[in-house]
Amino acid sequence: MSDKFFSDEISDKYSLRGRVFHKIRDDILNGKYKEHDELREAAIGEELGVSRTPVREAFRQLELEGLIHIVPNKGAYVTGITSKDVRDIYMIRAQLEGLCAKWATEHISEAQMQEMEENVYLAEFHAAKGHTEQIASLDNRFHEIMYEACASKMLEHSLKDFHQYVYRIRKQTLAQGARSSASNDEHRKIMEAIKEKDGERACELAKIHMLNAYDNICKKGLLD
Amino acid sequence: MSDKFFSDEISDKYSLRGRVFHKIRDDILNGKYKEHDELREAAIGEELGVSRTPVREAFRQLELEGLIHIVPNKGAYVTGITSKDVRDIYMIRAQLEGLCAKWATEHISEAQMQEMEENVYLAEFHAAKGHTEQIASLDNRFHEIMYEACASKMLEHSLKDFHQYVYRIRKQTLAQGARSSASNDEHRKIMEAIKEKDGERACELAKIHMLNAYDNICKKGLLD
DNA sequence: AATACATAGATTGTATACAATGATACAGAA
DNA sequence: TTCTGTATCATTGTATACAATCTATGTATT
Repeated sequence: MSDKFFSDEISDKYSLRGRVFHKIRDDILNGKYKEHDELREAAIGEELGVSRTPVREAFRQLELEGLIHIVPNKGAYVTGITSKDVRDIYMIRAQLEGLCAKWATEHISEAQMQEMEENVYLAEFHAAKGHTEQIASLDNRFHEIMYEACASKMLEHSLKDFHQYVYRIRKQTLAQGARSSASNDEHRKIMEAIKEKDGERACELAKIHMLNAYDNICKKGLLD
Repeated sequence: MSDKFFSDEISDKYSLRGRVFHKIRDDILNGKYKEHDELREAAIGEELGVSRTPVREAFRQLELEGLIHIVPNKGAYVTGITSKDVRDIYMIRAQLEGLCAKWATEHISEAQMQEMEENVYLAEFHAAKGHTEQIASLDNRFHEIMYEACASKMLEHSLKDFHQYVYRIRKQTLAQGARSSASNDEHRKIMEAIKEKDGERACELAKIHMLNAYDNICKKGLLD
């Protein structure tokens, strides 16, 4: 079975092109390549020990993911995310995470429910200790569990795209620490609503969670 | 200005790779290549008079768009859209088109508003005459105008993706004719709400419009 | 000095050649 | 017969070669 619809889920992470693709993506998300940087095929190919061909193919995919944009016959440039983009993404996510939470309520498996509970529990522990690294990782994972639990390849794919898109920003936010406990409280409430099979409440809570997250980013002045 | 974020808007429709990409995409959307068909690089390259290189690059993009999926070392296959996918897409679109209508209310330009009014007016004319071809085209365009009017590259990109994704189905639906006048009435109401700057109402109406469109597809038994 | 043009270098775009992988068919053994 | 291994072929994956395009520099002309 396992209809593999989307490339980043085909997990060809071990083919050459796949590795190149993921490497460049990580380098962009982690800030090695910054906004408006120009990426040269030959240079990157040399760095990774491959020819231009797989690099070019990776570029095409990165472009569709919105991480770079290519000007024909000229070059590939790291895409800038404006503060308006971030705002738009959070508003879009507010809608979609709501839908996702609702569907997750209907389709979540035992194992997923359990992982979600563990996640919330563990996050509280690390929040108390101030372990920012683990908090960030658990926060990410919480949302991914929900994406997977909604049992919709289409929605999962969209949300993962947006989620990743604001990765850079989110990393900074969570490093700030202050919000992490508030955020985790919201996770807990969403989790409980899902567990009690109250789809409408889960939907509402997930929406609010996104709006709060965005407010937090604005307050911290993390956008330009 | 004109930050060109997404490849399909870079309109490199005139480069070789761009032409190949759009050609294959159209062939899939118009049904020349059907679900589960295998696409061979060499064959398509020969058909279009180009080498495998641009074909391969086009494949990578089509994969991320979700129109084909690639099994490493094996081949490229036209993606199947299940009836559940269609349902999911319409539910997602219901959320996003609502948001879009709301934002369009805030940002629509004079020219866009005028084109939208013309669109509704013309569609009524063609609906009366039973011109299915023009109706389909105007229906498409109505939504695109709204996507452009919302002034959000992120949302526009997402919605265009989904919109295109159900193109095959929509074509059949509209060919049925019956719903076209009901659908256009809904367009008119959305248009009026936008014109009167009533964002909330536009949002609500756009959502309902999607749900009705989906109901219609189900009733007609167009899904498997 | 300022502008237009020409030329050289760098970079991307495309085609081709070769390597690696997977599918198929057939032969032989259990 | 059925299973297994091998050889062959078709197809994809990657590297390289060549063509086209853009950028920059320098020169000539006004």
